[in-house]
Amino acid sequence: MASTNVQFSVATHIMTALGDHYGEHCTSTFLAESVHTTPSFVRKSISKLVKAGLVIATRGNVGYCLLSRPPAKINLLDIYRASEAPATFEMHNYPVEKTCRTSTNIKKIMGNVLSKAQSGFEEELAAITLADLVAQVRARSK
Amino acid sequence: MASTNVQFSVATHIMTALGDHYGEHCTSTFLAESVHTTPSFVRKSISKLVKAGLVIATRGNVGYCLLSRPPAKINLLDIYRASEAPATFEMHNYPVEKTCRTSTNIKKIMGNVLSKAQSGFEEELAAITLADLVAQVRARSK
DNA sequence: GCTTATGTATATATCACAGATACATAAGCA
DNA sequence: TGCTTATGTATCTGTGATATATACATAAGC
Repeated sequence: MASTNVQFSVATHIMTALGDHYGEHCTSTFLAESVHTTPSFVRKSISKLVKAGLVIATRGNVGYCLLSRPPAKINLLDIYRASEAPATFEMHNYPVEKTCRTSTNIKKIMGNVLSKAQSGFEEELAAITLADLVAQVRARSK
Repeated sequence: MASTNVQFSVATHIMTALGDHYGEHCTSTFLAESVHTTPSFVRKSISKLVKAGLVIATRGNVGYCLLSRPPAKINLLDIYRASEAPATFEMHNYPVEKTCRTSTNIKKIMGNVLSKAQSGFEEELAAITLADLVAQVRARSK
């Protein structure tokens, strides 16, 4: 499954589990079992969430993770940005053919297009909170 | 530059060049020179545009490409779909941990999230026509 | 049938990614 | 103080998607 970026979905999975257990202490081993992948991969993902200020992790003998604020105050755009997933699409990087005005200008123009499309993507994410996801998990497991 | 998908930006580059030369006959060699990559790669991209009905290509001694309809009647979502670029993000595909309700339900829930975000992305693309891009190219080359 | 275009199949090189390992760091506790 | 057990991180490897290169099939004008 290499080469399809799953950073965002793994980060969201971790955050949802932390949200479902909000107030409790979770270990990275527990989270790795929930995602069902290796602890090293999960820890790398958690590390980004900690750096983004979404998760607090303590170290030492009784280390644990917990959300830094309530699930209702975290949205999916926060998680998306924290996960450092690559941009949805890249402009190609071929040299410019100076005799062609399309070639001369397309990179700048396409850059604007991609940035707009990315904004559309991000607006949808910003509208969904972690609390929404936790509620859905709980509703489905009844 | 492998592993970052540039299908969409290459397809848009080709379409913009065809739009700028709307009414004329363009060869794949000309288009390859504009994009500044290999003819085989460009031809593969054109082939998808032809299958999607956006471009007409004739073969034989005087083969050429042209848009099937005016640039104002083609939007970037048409091109995006034709380029067969992969989805912006994939859900991870790890096994389900049955003892965890987050793990049990996250795939379905996250599927909805990604589909919403994808829609936001696509709506922005649908709002931009090829004629817009051609106009920008012309404005910038003055 | 020669030329020159598009169309496509196949092989190769590269690169980002997940996965694995090893070890550093940190803090509670005996 | 040192043992234990947690997180943090650096590094290497295997894999797969991608762009690229090559070769050849197909098609149509002349």
